[in-house]
Amino acid sequence: MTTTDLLSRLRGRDWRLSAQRRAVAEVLVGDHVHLTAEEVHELARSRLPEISRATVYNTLNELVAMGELGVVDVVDGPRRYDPYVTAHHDHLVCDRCHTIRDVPRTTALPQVADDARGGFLVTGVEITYRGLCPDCAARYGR
Amino acid sequence: MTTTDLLSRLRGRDWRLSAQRRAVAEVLVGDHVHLTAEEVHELARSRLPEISRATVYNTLNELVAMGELGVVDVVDGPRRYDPYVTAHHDHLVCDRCHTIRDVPRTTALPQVADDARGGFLVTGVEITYRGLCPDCAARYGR
DNA sequence: TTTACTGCAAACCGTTTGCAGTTCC
DNA sequence: GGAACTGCAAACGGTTTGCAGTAAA
Repeated sequence: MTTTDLLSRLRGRDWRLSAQRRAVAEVLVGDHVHLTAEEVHELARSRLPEISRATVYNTLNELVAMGELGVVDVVDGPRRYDPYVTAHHDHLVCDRCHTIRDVPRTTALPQVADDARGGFLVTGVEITYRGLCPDCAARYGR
Repeated sequence: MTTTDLLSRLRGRDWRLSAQRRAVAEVLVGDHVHLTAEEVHELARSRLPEISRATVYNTLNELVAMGELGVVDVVDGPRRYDPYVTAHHDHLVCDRCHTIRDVPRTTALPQVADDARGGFLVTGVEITYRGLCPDCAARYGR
């Protein structure tokens, strides 16, 4: 996702583009991934010192509602945001240090058994792989 | 999971078995699934009126740490607990009303691509299917 | 008898909200 | 000019914690 991509998509949605919202959007396009709201706030403040926490939360919530930003709720602690919504990918989570790594989806798409679906309309699948990151595996795993 | 199963497993771990812990364990074995801590507290109170919220939280956290209870963090709002840890199953989540339904895992086990694993030790996989439950699909879906 | 567990209440943390003032279009 | 956005600060909801008292082994 590039800034241009995101900002032009947002303009196309007639979203009022303020300095604050631009700052948040710009933070999201770096190589930062899986930031917390607090981290987004801090980074946005380095561009626009007076931006408030409430505005950051408002903006993040709007981006999520628009489908321009994903939420990752796989670990304890504050919610994390995933700007990489354009390509399908899954998450690899370290159960010890809570690191999250994106992985491309190459596996066959899992399916719900017909007889278990029971009228549910399935529109998406999330896959979370759990385990230990290299560092934690070296220290504690086998 | 039957009461006997759970309680005997807990006794085997030399876990001090108090009336409060027994009440929580008994709540978890009903046909209730995906309860919140608050719901567990309420149900436990009908068995043991003086049980406190703190004790419920303590007990739930201990059971999770022991691996006797799962956490389901797929929706907003309070954390939900999943007592059905003995059999592998996945979750079907309604994005509108946040209903969660268990589904048996019949699909082929997803795999992380070798070249994306990068030293990560993968010990488990969670699959969350998202969509609309029958009621919400009838009302809002197509 | 000793150690671990319980209840209470206050603290905590991440997030949301009400409102007066400001800014974008 | 008017609707929409912002900042502040207080409120909120879920969860955790400190501590004095109680109960299991």
